Formats: sequence, structure tokens, C-alpha cells
Amino acid sequence: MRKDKFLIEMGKRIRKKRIEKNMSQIELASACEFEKASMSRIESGQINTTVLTLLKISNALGVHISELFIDQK
Amino acid sequence: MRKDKFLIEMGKRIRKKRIEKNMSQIELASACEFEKASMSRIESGQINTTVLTLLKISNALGVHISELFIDQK
DNA sequence: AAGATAATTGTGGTTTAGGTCAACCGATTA
DNA sequence: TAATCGGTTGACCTAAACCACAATTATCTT
Repeated sequence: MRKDKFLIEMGKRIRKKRIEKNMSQIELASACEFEKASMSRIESGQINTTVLTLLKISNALGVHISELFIDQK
Repeated sequence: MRKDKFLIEMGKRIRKKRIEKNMSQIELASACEFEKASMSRIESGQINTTVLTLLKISNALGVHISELFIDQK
């Protein structure tokens, strides 16, 4: 399992935005059309996600993909 | 081989920034510590790159990773 | 045209993301 | 206590990212 600081920080940002939208991991994952298990691993920085997966997530969250790389709103 | 529009556009942005810095693919690739072949495929949108690879590229280009997702400067 | 440099493409091997299912762990609620 | 809900983790498989090397194809420069 990976444990890169950058991935962890990105996971935190995703989680933060998800909470802001009042979504559960289950809801977000299904909006992205994958399993809650994957969502959990992404949010905890265990996975070096690909661009298209991030794109799905940003779409489901209603934010621009670049926001996933920038702290705060 | 993938041919996603989003990946193609991102590749174009990377290429544009590389040219702006007067770097060849060879130079950029070696700064990222991978092969020029990979650089070529990324710039032409053939690969669904991972976050950490994009991070290497943005570091080598001296830009913030979020800029790789935003048109123009 | 010849030569050099830059970029693309093919192939093959290794690693890992993505996907799925099941089991498990709080915390909350009935 | 038992049941539910959100989240985490383990195990497994498949597809694809990553990496490297070589060969080919532009694109220049003289």
C-alpha cells in the first residue's frame, strides 16, 4: 500500500468537499460508478489515482478537477 | 490505445508549457526520470496518467499541478 | 542530399490501479 | 442487545500504467 504525502493531502481535500456536499462515500462512489471500497482508499491516500478517475470524482462533486489540487476553496 | 478528449487536451497543455520553457521531450522526460517514449505518449493523450506522474511533470516544468488542468496561463 | 536532433511507435516485462465481494469496525439508533 | 449505516480492510482478478529498449519517422540544419 502506498503512503505518499501528496496523495494523502489530495484524499483529504476530496473528503472535505464530499462532506461539504453532504454525501457519503457510498453516494459519491456510486455517482462515480465504482465501489465504496475504492472511494475509501482514494480518500485515505492509498491509491495513486489516474486522471480519468479524478475527473469522475470532480464531476460527481460538481467542482473543477483543478480544485482537487488546491487547498481551501 | 486510449483516445479520450480530456487526455488529449491535457497533453496539449503539457506540450505547450514544455515548449514555452524551451525544453525537448528528452529533457523533460529525463527531468522526470522516465523515458522520452512515455513523454510522447502522455503529450499525445495516449495514456491515462496517474497523479504522481503528473506531479513529476509539473515539478519539472516549474508549474503547479493544477495548471495542467487549466487552459492558458 | 546527408546528418543530426526530436518525436513517434512497437514490443515486452513488471507493477499497480480499478473493480468486486466479503468481512470487519465504530457509532448511532431502536 | 441487536440492527443499521458509514467507513475500512483483505483478497483476488484483469486491464492498463509504467518503464525500457529499439526501430522508425518527422523536422531541422548545413
